[in-house]
Amino acid sequence: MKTENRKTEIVRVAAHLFKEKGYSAVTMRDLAKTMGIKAASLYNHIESKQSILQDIIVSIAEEFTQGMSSILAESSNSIDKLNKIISLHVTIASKNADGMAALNTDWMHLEDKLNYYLDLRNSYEENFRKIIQAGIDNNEIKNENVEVILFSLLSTLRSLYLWIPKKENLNEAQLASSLSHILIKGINT
Amino acid sequence: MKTENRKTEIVRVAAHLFKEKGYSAVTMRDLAKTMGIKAASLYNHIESKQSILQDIIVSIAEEFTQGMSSILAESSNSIDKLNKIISLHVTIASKNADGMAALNTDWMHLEDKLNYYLDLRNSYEENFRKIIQAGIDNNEIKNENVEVILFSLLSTLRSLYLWIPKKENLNEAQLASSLSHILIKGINT
DNA sequence: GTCTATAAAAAGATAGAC
DNA sequence: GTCTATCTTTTTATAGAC
Repeated sequence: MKTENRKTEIVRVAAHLFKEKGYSAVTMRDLAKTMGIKAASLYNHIESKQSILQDIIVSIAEEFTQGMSSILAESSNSIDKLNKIISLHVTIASKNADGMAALNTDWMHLEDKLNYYLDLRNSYEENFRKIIQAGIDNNEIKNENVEVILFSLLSTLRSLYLWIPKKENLNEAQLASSLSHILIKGINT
Repeated sequence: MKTENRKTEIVRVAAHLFKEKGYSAVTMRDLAKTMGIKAASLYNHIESKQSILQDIIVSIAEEFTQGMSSILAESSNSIDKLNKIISLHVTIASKNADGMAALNTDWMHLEDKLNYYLDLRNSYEENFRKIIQAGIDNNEIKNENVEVILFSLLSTLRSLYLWIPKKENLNEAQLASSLSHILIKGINT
């Protein structure tokens, strides 16, 4: 469409506002004001507030799904797979911290696409869990509770969006490397 | 006051709703319906919607501040202190998962108490950072980037509220112990 | 593509009866 | 302590002029 660029801009600005206050607390007037136009004018480019949220969340969720798919297709060992998952999260959170915020904190406000998002998320977590379990089975990973390991890793990776924008002096490769050491090898001397 | 018990109940139910949809998306009518009364009746017990959020967040933030204070007062080594911080988070998240959700995701909707909350949070993080740095200085903790270690630990601990309610078969002591092993000693064999 | 005007619904909160 | 009724403001979204 002709208005695709303007629409992309609206979605990007909306994601930024959603990160600051959350989807429900951001009004179409807030968004319009930031864009420098009136609220009614937004509707020439987007269908609804809800459609903006869908655009943001679904595109990132699919990006994670595709990333996991690539990782699974490779024949590397479990620790290699975990390192690739860490890099995947660092890359996506670096590129789109605002969108990651919406995915993490506003997914429950999805309407039509809620079940689709939940399916993608459950699949992702299940694949992650299997990688950890395989690592335990072949003695690459300590025999701790799988759910606690999964929770611990995912919590850190899912929070990257909060933290990456504040630490711009660390590049993606350095951050992924540092995270890999800390998450996998621990912090104890 | 005579209505203190009813007020406590309202705050508790509100925290539960806030966890599901966030502060902004929960209406006074939603809250009233869950309580089995009309919205207007709520105002006989609470001052405003905002005062409910304040009650939830400030009490937990002060609990963390007090817990950190106790930990600092002890003369244990850095790893001991980290383990006590882990237990502190497990205890509070187990006791009040709903309130932890509000503290983590709705603090930005605080009005009068926003700066007070931010001061407590900054203090907490600064104390946490100093414990990690001291551990690095005396060779208890690996010489990795302090900010990445702090971020990684805090991300996991702050997300406990999402996860604890789903895993009721793990008691607090077991969870704290398992988390301690994973976060401090890593998962690599 | 943006505007003004406005519709229709939903929000937080209060007044006063019971 | 809860109700009905209502006020005031705010919200998403549409219609139609420019």
